[in-house]
Amino acid sequence: MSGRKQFDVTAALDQAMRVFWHRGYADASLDALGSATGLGRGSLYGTFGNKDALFRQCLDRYALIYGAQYEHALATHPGDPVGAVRAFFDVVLARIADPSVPTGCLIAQSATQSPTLKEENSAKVRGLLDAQHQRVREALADSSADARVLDDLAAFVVAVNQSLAVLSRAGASPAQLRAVASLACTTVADTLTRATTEAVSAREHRAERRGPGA
Amino acid sequence: MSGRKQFDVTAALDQAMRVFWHRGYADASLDALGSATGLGRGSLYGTFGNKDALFRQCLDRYALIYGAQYEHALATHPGDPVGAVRAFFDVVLARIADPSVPTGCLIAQSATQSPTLKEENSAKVRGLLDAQHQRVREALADSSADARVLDDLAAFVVAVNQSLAVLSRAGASPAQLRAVASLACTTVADTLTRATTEAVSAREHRAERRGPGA
DNA sequence: GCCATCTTGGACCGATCGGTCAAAGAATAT
DNA sequence: ATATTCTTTGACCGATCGGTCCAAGATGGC
Repeated sequence: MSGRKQFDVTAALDQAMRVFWHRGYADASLDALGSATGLGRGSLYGTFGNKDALFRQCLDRYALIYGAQYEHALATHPGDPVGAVRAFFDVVLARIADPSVPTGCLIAQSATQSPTLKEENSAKVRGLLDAQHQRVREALADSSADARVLDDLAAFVVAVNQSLAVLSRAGASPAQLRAVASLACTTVADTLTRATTEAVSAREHRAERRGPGA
Repeated sequence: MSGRKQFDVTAALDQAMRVFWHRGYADASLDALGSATGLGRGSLYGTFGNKDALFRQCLDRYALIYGAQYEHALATHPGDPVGAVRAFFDVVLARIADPSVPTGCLIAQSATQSPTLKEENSAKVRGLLDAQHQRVREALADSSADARVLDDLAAFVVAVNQSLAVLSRAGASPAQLRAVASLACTTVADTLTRATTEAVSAREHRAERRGPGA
């Protein structure tokens, strides 16, 4: 009984996203997706396509929502990479503590199952992780450290973020997760200051060899 | 046609373990487990019980094999916590680079799916993560830092270990994983020296207040 | 008012899921 | 030699999987 759509597409997408998020791709049955969204198979297929297409759209929506949150957190501390990273971790810690949403992270969930996903889907997961890396990398961009060091640091931050998702799924306490994130922040701070002083001393070393006052 | 078992039980368990490891609990069908082990359903059920019981025995076997490797790596650097942690990460990096075994980590895989597992199984996953934490914690035990700091550091090392598993599943390069592990090692080193000097200065401070030569 | 278009819910499909069972054969005990 | 116990194979079970299809109903264009 219809003619025009009877439901909010993005709201349905949000619900489907949570199902994939909570159960993983394999365990997310069409029945579960249907009852979570309140939609029958006809509406589901007519709107989103098949299960894979729906999954991909859920990944996109997830990246849209939480990517924006990450981006905002990183941007609120211009010129302060450590503060930016701390705010970054605060986003994921807050989400994990939020009972209205599944624990963990849809990207981590999907990355873990990546080898069993269709290539198209695992490629998208890879792309989202790359985007995450890029985000963090840019927040570290104005540091005076080597590009290599900043790349590694960004990868490290992304990795710890994933680890928080995994451990929270296993029931780790918020205090434990906070401790892990906090240590990761000190890693960023120490590595950055170390790389900076090294760069400075190297500059000074070159200046000395060229002679003072140049 | 039999009377006595026609196969090596632990060899079959190894194969089943790899199936759970590669596909995850939900995606590991009895057909896949059967063809991987070369066993029919009768042998599978007669030897291991149902899918859950087999899964639990695979978790145990995984913990036995790689727990021993972790333990050995940590033990080869007595009195050198940082070296121990570096050896610890070398174990997981070597395993990830080993093509004869699935990428990632069965514990990380299972932890991610923990909320959808039967309580008995997710409890075992939690226990194995605790055991891992305990292992690392003991390798850090003889440091002069606060127990709280060492607890947090151990949790941090376990977390980074999990993150390596997740990222490797998503296709991260060995170089990237090595960089992440390396940064985590510096965190352990820095945190340990910082905590030690702090403890020393606090001791000295107390000594000063009591007066010199006490 | 009528027709074309679209949406919806549910019946239905073959395939696969985890699990059970019985027939048949091989080893052991007596 | 016979009986008992055990293992293995493969057929089989009901349930559920992802996916398709269609009748019924609602909408918008004309």
